[in-house]
Amino acid sequence: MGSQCSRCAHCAQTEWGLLDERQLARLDAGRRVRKFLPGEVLFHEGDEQTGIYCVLEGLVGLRKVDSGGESALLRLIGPGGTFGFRSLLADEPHGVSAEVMKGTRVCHVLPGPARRVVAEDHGLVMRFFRHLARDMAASDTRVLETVTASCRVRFLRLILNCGTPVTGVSGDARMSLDLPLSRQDFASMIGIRPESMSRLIRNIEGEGLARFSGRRVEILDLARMASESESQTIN
Amino acid sequence: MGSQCSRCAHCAQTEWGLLDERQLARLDAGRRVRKFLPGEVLFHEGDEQTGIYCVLEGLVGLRKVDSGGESALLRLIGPGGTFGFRSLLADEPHGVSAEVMKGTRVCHVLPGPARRVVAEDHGLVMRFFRHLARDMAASDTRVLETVTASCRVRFLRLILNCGTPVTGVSGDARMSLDLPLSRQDFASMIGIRPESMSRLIRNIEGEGLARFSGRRVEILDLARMASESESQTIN
DNA sequence: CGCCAGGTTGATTTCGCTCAAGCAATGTGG
DNA sequence: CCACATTGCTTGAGCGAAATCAACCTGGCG
Repeated sequence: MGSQCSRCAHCAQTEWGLLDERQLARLDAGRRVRKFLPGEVLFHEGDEQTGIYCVLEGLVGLRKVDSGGESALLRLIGPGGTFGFRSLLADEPHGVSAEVMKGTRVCHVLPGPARRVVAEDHGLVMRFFRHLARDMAASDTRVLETVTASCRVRFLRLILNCGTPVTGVSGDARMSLDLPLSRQDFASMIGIRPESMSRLIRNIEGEGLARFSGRRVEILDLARMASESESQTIN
Repeated sequence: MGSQCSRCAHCAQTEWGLLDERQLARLDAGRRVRKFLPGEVLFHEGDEQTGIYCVLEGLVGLRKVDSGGESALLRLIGPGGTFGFRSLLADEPHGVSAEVMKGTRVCHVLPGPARRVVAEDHGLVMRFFRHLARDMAASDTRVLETVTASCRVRFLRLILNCGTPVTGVSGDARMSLDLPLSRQDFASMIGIRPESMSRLIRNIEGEGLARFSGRRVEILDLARMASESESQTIN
């Protein structure tokens, strides 16, 4: 494993990407590459800041739990994505917990070094700000969507957003994707019960929109899915 | 009207609060105090950045509309609050629209000057970052709450959060608050229809929890409201 | 005065939850 | 290697919360 950030393929596409040699060297000194298995938790809601994480491989989910034990999966972070910076930069405890959805390798920058590098680089903070701003926009959209759209529409949108738009064999609007999420996790991403998820999937398959086998989703009628997920009965 | 930011009572409690003389002077040169009437819109979703706003007096609501014309009121900003910085600092179009809920005076810092002052003050950016981080936490909470809690619970929480915790005459758990929102706006804050809002209010009054007259809310049984809004049937 | 937007009320429907059972895959201990 | 628990998923029946549809007030305003 390359022990220098400057040689890391993912690093370039993260917020660290534009750092100079000297700063990268300081980062190198304060980070660890760590491996996790599905179900492991990197930090819990309420924990003090633990540093900044970059996902090298795998998938991490950010979850929030309410007082009654119900939870929702708020965001997913794949390779090249960063998280943990919000509580670090704002100097607050973690607002969500981070759990591993799929065998994962992360680069973990410890709080001290992270803070030190951040403290002297204005541009770096701006890049993290932009990241947070995008997350915020997504969150706003989600609030809106949760109160206006049916769970069917929310589910269709979720699938379409997660899917790498792999064009089908002949351009006949077909694509498939592999999601490392259990049905339960799907359910908690759109805020419904697992039973409802099950029925929803059955309906969608029944109408020939898509096929679900295990964690593989094959989209059969992309056009119809897109149109159904887009607008709702504007008259 | 005091024409210097340094003499503005609200400024001290905003992110600008810690700026030095020179920077405040530059701000002064690039800002305008503006007045708006209820219903007026400061900017629309999708507009390019228009600068940073500080509310001096009144109330501003941030709203987001979906493709079907449905909307939700996402945040309220009262005196001393700032907004508009997200799109400015992230260099993106506004993600929400800002509408006036109540006769309002705002201090409007134009984009150019705002960017210039921000560009050279690391601490200022950090303070805006923290602001955004808190908004994000609130938004996460709201997503969770929307999918887990009933509309009744959400409404009770909304009232309790908006209410300035004015202790009652004899500490007998009584307080009242004056919200400059129409029933419709209430409804769109918790994501329900106006009809449902109406019934909800009737129930709550029927149970002696609170009284609603016009835009004034008098809380009669604070203890019961708090307990009902807190937890849901944890067994 | 009539108009109109905001609010209330009632009747009905629908979507998603709850409760309960069954089933397949996986693991565990004897 | 088999009996057994466990866990994730599916299915059904019934219920309930909130939406929808449709009137009908009310107060403000031209």
